Amino acid sequence: MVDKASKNNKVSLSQVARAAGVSKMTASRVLRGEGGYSENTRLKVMEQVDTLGYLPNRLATVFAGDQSSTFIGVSIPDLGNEVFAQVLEGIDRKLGTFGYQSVLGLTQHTLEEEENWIRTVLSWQPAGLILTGRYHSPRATDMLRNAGVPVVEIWDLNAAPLDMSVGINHFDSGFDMGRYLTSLRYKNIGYVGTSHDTANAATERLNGFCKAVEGAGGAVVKQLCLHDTATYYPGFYGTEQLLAAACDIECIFYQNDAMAFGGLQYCASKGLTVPYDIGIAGWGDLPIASVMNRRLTSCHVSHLKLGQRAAEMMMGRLTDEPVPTCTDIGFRLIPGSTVRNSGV
Amino acid sequence: MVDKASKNNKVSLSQVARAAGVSKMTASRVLRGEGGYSENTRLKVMEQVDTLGYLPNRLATVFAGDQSSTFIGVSIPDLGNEVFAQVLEGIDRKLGTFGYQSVLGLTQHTLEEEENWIRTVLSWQPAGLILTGRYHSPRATDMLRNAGVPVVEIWDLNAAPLDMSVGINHFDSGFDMGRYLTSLRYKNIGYVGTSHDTANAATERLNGFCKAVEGAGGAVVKQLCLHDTATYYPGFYGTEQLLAAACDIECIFYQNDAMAFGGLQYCASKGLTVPYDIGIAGWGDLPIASVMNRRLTSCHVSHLKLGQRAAEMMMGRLTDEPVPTCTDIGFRLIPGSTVRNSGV
DNA sequence: TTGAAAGCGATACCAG
DNA sequence: CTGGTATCGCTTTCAA
Repeated sequence: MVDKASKNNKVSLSQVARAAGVSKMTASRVLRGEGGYSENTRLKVMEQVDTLGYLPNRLATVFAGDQSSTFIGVSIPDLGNEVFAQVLEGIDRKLGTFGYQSVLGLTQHTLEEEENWIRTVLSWQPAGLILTGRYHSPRATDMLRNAGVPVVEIWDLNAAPLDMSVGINHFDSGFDMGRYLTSLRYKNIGYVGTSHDTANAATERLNGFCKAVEGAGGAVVKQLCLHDTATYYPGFYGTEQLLAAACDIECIFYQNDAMAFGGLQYCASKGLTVPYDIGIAGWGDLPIASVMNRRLTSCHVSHLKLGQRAAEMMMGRLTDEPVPTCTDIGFRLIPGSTVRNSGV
Repeated sequence: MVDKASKNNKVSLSQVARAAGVSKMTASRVLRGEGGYSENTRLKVMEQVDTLGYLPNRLATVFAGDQSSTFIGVSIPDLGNEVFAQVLEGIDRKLGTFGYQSVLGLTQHTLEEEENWIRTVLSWQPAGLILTGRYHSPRATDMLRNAGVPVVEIWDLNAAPLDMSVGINHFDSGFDMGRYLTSLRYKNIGYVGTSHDTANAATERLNGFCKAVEGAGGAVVKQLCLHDTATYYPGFYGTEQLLAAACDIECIFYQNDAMAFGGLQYCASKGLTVPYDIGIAGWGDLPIASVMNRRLTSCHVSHLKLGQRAAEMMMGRLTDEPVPTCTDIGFRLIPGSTVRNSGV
């Protein structure tokens, strides 16, 4: 009872070994099923494991050997956005099947938060890192390079990733939407989104969108970037603000489906008929779309699959399989019925 | 270059110390700002920390001392359910302000997954655990007791928690909804939810609901428990199944808002007018409700706050502050307009 | 103000 | 088949 293993009251391997009347090493071998012991010995050890309720201390294992931990640091901007929750779900489920765990970091869309989190999480010797976005602070980039662990950058496809990248080309997806809307002869188009300190995927979508619209002779007459979260209600009041500021708008492109849905509800509340009075287009294709009587014009991305793929690439790298540097998950424009159709 | 610290190429404290011309101990003291060194020494050490890009190995710190890690294991059933994503967001954000990290575990609503995850995560010497739900496998319970780390059970309020508990009384919230609906003279009521192997909060809500309805002379004529996820589309087709099986149903209570919203859309698609032809009630009060033109009858819970509170209780315990064993976050019935009003 | 030595819990390596 | 010893990176303790 009064043993040297007193600092924390946890049962250690040597206690198990002593109780079983064998050496630490023998107990260790049994625990790892590495072979090289008699059945009788195995029984004695396992019996003590049970009675003492021994749980291995993996910290010590990592610390001792050159094997790495089963932690994967995962940075996500925020979980209020369903899209990222799905990505995380894909990541964690897949990692779980390999016996790995996500160490979460919610960076709130700031590079500074990300940098601090990277510093901390690296100090825990993770096996790898999965980061949302391709932009990192210079110091973060330094740390990532020096850390010598695999890094998967997700969400934005990054042609020149730190290590590996999986996602979609957001510029292109915005561009396609711009081209689609202008093909329906929309000229005066508005945008409602949120603003962040740093460049991000939504910004790239907007850039691609503007380029397509302007290239087709249309105009993004008003861009509203709210200082708020990209969810339903900001979509609602953002639409109000946008329409108050520019009443000749024929169609609105939103940062995501949640905001678009808020816009849809605003229009309904004001008696504006979609798509006759105004067109509405979102992005991301949320699950809620599956039950709507009217299909929201949007852009589909397999968020869950994106997360799973990121985890697979990470695990592939960790097991020395050949892994592609870049994986494009792809997107699919959903014409929907919240913009006028080509026949009109 | 060819140094003993070769196993992994990471820079160690002793390398920093040697480069700075001091002993490990002195460098360690500087790094921790513990005092007991000259300004000159501090400068020399910090300079080497910068040039070498030293990152401390916290694994070794935890391992060496009796201080614990900054990991908090957090088990969540699934993130497809927005409600849990919000809870997790509350937890992780709050933990982050204290310099702690969540180690995630998605248990998919099974006790077996939870048990395996608990075993793994405990082996990483977390500072504490936050678990969703009050039910755990016997072995999980054993491990939790022996681990000697704080445990917060969330979601279900647990009057006799393993350690601490924060959540709401789901039975009561179901009961209140049952009483509310029967007070509107609904008699034949249906339920649509999903089934799980183990008892959970949704089951308790249903139990409370049935008790209230039956106590008021009504009847839960049909309970549909789908083998599916508790999201929009199962709410949609579940409603179809329910109404096909029991056409005299006047009102449906759903496991959550997402399913209720799916039901709402099903009714709309069939030309059923809510609440005249049928009443619809959800649970959880999702953000999407904030923009709906019609308020969904539901039950509001501050999911984010629940998560934050769980993290605060954990941190309180870790800093030896007095912490209440149980915290009831409370709920609020939302009458809404998807059931007939008392005047009708 | 500084440093040397012991030790945390496990594994690798080498002897028996 | 089994066990001793060194070791990982850091902190605690004790001495100088």
